[in-house]
Amino acid sequence: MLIYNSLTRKREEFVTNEPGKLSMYTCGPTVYHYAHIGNLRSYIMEDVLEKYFRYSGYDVTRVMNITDVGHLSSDGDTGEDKMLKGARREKKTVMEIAAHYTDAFFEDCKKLNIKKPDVIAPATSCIDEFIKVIEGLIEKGFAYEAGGNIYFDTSKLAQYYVFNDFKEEDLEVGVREGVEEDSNKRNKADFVLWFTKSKFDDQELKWDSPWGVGYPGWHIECSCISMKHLGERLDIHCGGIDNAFPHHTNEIAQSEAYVGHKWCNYWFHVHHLNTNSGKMSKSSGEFLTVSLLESKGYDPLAYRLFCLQSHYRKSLVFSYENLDNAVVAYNKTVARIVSLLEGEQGELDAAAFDEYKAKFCAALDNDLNTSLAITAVYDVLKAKISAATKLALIEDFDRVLGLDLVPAAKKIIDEKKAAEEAENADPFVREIKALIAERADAKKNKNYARADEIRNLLAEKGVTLIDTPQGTTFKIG
RNA sequence: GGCGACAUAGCCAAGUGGUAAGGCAGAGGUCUGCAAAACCUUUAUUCCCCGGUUCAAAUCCGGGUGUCGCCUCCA
Repeated sequence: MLIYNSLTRKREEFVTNEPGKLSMYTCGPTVYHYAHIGNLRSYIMEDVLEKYFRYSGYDVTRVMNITDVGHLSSDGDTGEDKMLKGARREKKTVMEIAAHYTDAFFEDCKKLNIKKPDVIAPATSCIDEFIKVIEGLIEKGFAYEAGGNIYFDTSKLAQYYVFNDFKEEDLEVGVREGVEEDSNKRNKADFVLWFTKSKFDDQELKWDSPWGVGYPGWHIECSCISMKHLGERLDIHCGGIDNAFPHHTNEIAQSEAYVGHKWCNYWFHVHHLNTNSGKMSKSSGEFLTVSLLESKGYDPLAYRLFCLQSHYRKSLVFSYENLDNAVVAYNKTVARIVSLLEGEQGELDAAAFDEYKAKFCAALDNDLNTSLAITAVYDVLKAKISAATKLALIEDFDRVLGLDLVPAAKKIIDEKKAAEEAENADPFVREIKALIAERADAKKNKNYARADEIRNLLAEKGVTLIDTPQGTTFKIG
């Protein structure tokens, strides 16, 4: 499998440290608010990656952190903890906020068919590990104390900027509003590992440490949680492109300084979901959630298809027009599967199965080309092969795509059956059926005026008639 | 200002040196008394621009332009 590695900025053959085994780490959410569909784009694409690894036979262990402490809205001592800010906004405790939004996050993931990672670790569950690693970094001379806080010294590294060719003097500090420079730092790029001196005295979550009572910096948590559960050598680390710098850059700095060798081989960065006005963000612009889409009648899996039709390394513009496009494509695909299930299945053709499966794999082997993998589904549906073969292929592909295509089709069939049974017990439906019979007679006698009159009468009652070669069916509502 | 990614039809999008997949929308058709649905057919002489390499370039190289992102809140 070829995969683009942000570290080398090239597509590379993917090889794990240990044959057959694969360790995967994902930066999880900061649980101070609902995830928006842009956040979830990353998790959808990472989910497809994970599922494809498993599909390809790897024994995958995937770890995700939950940031419930230490993520400041700014650098140094000037920023407020995002969790605390969330708690204040909703007049709840930090722990209540964390629990609520963690649940909400996994609820959204479930709706989008995003598998739960094997290990989910809240930052607050790993304080001892953070302290241990920070102590190690101080011992090795990579960290220093200043103004009560512990900082990582980026000047001690041969190469700090790994994802971008930044030059320290070209970086603009305070490029954003409200960000002030921390005067305790020895170097511009240094970052905090442990805070003890916070101007926010009401910080709810504090722990004792060798440097005084305080709380951890944001970056240290991912390094520690990853090493705790996946060891000193990680195969692949995932996250949104905006985290490449500084978050992932800092993770590499800490981890490699601590273990003394290369830490993670592949970096998988998902690009942003944008609106017409720029990237979707929690702090500005439109904020679309899964629940909001559902309230507008969208199936979350249609959003999943919307994401899969694009490539993870391209920014994707969200618009309802584009989402509608995905909805139609999704419904049409499911409808085709319904007719496969209802028709003659035939024999499974193993040679054809292998041929189409090879196409599907070739697409995903090429830097996770999900758009082409979706095309492989359409190709199967159009192919001149038995329904049994088509269904087997689609079920097989869906282990990776996670679109629930066959279950959705089966659900439609079940609903159709249940509706039919319920309808037959319903006097309204009996009335409709009587009118349909009358209309059929009218049509036979070429009394189209009466036929249209009946159709209009039913339309007023919210009933749509659909003429088919097998007779007339109807839809209520 | 520095760094990075991207640019293909009305929209989404594949394509990684051999003559432009696929999806949505549109158009035409089949079926219908008409309609809806379904099905079939069709839709880029050209891939942001200008040079270069090559028998051959959307693909490689050089130079522009544009969009988005990052440069201490973000997935």
